[in-house]
Amino acid sequence: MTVSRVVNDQRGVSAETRKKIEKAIAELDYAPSKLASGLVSSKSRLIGLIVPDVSNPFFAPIVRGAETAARRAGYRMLLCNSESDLRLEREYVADLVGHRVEGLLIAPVGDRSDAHLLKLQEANFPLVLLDRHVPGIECDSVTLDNVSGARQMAAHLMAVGHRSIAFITDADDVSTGRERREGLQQALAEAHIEFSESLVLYSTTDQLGGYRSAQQILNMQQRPTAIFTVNNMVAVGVMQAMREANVKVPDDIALVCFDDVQHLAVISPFLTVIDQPAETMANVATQLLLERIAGVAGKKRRNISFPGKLIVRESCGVRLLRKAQS
Amino acid sequence: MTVSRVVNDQRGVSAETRKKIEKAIAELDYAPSKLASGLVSSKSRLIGLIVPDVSNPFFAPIVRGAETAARRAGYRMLLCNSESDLRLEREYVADLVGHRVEGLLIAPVGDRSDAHLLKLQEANFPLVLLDRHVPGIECDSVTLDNVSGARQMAAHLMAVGHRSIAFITDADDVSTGRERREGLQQALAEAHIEFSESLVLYSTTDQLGGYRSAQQILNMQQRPTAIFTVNNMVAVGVMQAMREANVKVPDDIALVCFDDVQHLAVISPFLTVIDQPAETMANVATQLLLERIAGVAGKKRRNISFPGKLIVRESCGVRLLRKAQS
DNA sequence: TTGTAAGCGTTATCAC
DNA sequence: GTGATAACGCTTACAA
Repeated sequence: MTVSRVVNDQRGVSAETRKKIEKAIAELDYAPSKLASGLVSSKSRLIGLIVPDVSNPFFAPIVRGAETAARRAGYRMLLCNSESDLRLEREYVADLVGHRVEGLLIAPVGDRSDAHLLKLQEANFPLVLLDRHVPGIECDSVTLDNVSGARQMAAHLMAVGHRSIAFITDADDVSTGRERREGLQQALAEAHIEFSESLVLYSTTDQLGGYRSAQQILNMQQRPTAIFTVNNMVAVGVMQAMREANVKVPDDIALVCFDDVQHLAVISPFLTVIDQPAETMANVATQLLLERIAGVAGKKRRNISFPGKLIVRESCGVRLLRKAQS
Repeated sequence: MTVSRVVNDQRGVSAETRKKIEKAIAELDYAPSKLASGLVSSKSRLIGLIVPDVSNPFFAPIVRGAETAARRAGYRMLLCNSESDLRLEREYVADLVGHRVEGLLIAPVGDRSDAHLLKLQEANFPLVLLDRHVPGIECDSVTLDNVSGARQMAAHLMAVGHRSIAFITDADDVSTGRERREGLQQALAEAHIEFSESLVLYSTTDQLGGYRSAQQILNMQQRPTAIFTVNNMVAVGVMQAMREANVKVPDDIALVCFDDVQHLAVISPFLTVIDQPAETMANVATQLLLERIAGVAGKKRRNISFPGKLIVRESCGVRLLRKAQS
């Protein structure tokens, strides 16, 4: 018991005893078991983070931001890669609960994540949604203002002269995809350009999905003059297909997307993008979660939305326009 | 007790009782506590992973590879970002032990990580070194054959006509830096070119470090014709400095580095690099760790070394040479 | 200031 | 086939 007091820096131990105990601790390399202390206190000092893919340049900073914020608060992070697989995600959620994480930060696979998240919500389990909303799940969230981001981007494309814009996105059950498409449609409507459903391509949001979709676009009768992809890796896939088909970006077709990749931009300031403050978003989301865990958050759900930032570079074809004008 | 048997799929429970219990489990959303079971069994089903920076494009796939392998074996991963900070790393190690992780996978900050790793080793704690060796720590490891990788790269640079090669690396207490420098020196020696200590720049191995070192190089009386950096982010920093100084790569100076970034290469096949199979390395390292944990590994330490792969693109100036020759 | 007792939620062991 | 008992290593409450 006295050892416990020393370990937890509680008072009521004589300086002498404390010294003796500290010496023994050092000699024995004694490390108090968080399993045991967690068991009695119901505090594991663990939070869970589930993302579709850590190695994606958008999610990697998310992981970093979350881990840093958690550490500062004395929490460790259990990291899970859902691989955009609903079943895997469900297993992760169940297992994290088994490990008694005190809260969960999740960039869910999509709308159908509601099944497992609903249980948590009903149990009043501390939960924060990151990057994506899930209909029916009413909890704290940190996301991008996707509608306005996409609107901005689409408006830019049109300002540069594009009238026919293809959009490559998720199956329609991911909020980011839906919202970004909504932004595109709004911009189109404002410019009195008809929105054509045939220019929306649904695919997996990875490189392969972008690659395949690009091939479809290349085979279209009426080829669009610009491609707008829902995220970075899809754009990479598009780029790959274009290169193979010897179609030049932006000379032959423009390409823009969501998510900036900083180091990429330094090597080659090429892609015109909507940049998301990923690390900051994760930081904030973790703060929200920690407040929920601490019970200082109140009943109301908090939905924080960050503005996206349009970064104009080469791939949208703005240079071509300028050249043509001069 | 009977519940425990059902949960753990043990026999000795009648079909009827089993059904009843399963029903109750479903109704109550009962999830057995791994804290409690871990306490009694001394198996937390947790492993720790410490890397300098998850968001670095070399380490992100490492995290992914390790997490995937761990999950397949029924383990969860506690992820820690040491930020190349020795003190932080020490805290992480201590804390992970407190959480009773069953093993630790670590890309250590450097040689001075020996202090905290030695304790683990003495306690016979399952430990696998990733990417970097630590003198005095005799445990399983998975690394790149840095000497031969760097030798290959340097040989290539010389084949392309470079005689004066600057090398930007860590402070001399990180094995990767030392080994890569050794490779460079070997290649130089083979080509009977004198190695000049003044062309080795020590810096932090991040973008800022590369940026600053590049500025130093630009100010040299005798400017080298090529820069070889110890990793990707340093190269990015160099690129940034060059761009600002309006020095063209590779026309005015060549630039090569360790670590490929796949998606970057698709957008812009520019950097000549030594590619490391990061995800595979992490996968293998995790296997080694799991074997140690399972106690099926034997006494002998296993040091697995992967060959690096030279990928020749633009930044080394090979095209310039060809053009000059034709 | 120190120490004793009980209990956190599991599982190993043994009794029924 | 089922359940009682003890123990894992801590902390809370209380006693000395």
